[in-house]
Amino acid sequence: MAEAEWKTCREAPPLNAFCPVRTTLNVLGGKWKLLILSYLLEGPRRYGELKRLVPEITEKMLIQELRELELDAIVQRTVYQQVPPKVEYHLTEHGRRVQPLFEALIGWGQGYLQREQVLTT
Amino acid sequence: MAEAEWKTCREAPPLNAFCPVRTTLNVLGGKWKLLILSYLLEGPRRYGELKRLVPEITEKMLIQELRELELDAIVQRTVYQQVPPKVEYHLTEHGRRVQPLFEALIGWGQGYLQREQVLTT
DNA sequence: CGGAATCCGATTTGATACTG
DNA sequence: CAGTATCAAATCGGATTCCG
Repeated sequence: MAEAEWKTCREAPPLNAFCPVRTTLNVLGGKWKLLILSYLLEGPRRYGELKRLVPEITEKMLIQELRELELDAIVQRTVYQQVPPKVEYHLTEHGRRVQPLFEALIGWGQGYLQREQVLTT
Repeated sequence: MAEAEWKTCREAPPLNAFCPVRTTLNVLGGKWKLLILSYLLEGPRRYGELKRLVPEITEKMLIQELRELELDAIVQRTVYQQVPPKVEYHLTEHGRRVQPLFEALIGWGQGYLQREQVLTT
């Protein structure tokens, strides 16, 4: 597919194999993935740290989302062979590239929150 | 809560009422919401148009997600009293403000797709 | 045309207990 | 500490039927 095509591809499936919007949503759209990534952007985190930082998510979902992010080459898992065990998750290059997306996301949330303040006051 | 606090709030619940990341994910994080919004950003769409543009989603989920976006003041529903009926969905001001978020989202997807090309070639 | 209502099976998510 | 295993609950999808 030529570059000009997938750059603007908005077709419905199955013609959307290279639609950037659907691609991003497929990779980052998991229920907890962006929230997990928001913490990994601040630096590498251990499994227990993430569990504490995102208490809404269960252990099962946390490990499941981390595994999927690993398969999609967004995060990398590092095991330190020691007792007690230590495992760290850190972003790959593609993971770090979500930074601008997050800045836009945070900007939108701030604007929305300010409206909420006005409405509920 | 002072502005400086919620701007950077990364606390775990229940201290995160004003976390911009969690706010955005709560409002826009529905399974199909961002995909629906990506089409509404191009202009108002009728119910049937959205159904055709996003064939992955069932009628039930489409109407459900649209209702939630309406409750969160992201989209507005306009009924034209005529036969046959015509209903249009268009973005509110807060809905239109997701544009920068989408540009970042599309940019990330393009970068990720290029890597995929390299890997699968 | 643009929905609403219902039933039902499949998938996803969650709670709890347990392990190397 | 960093997960697994198991079972229950919630959500989602698909089909069908009906309505203004």
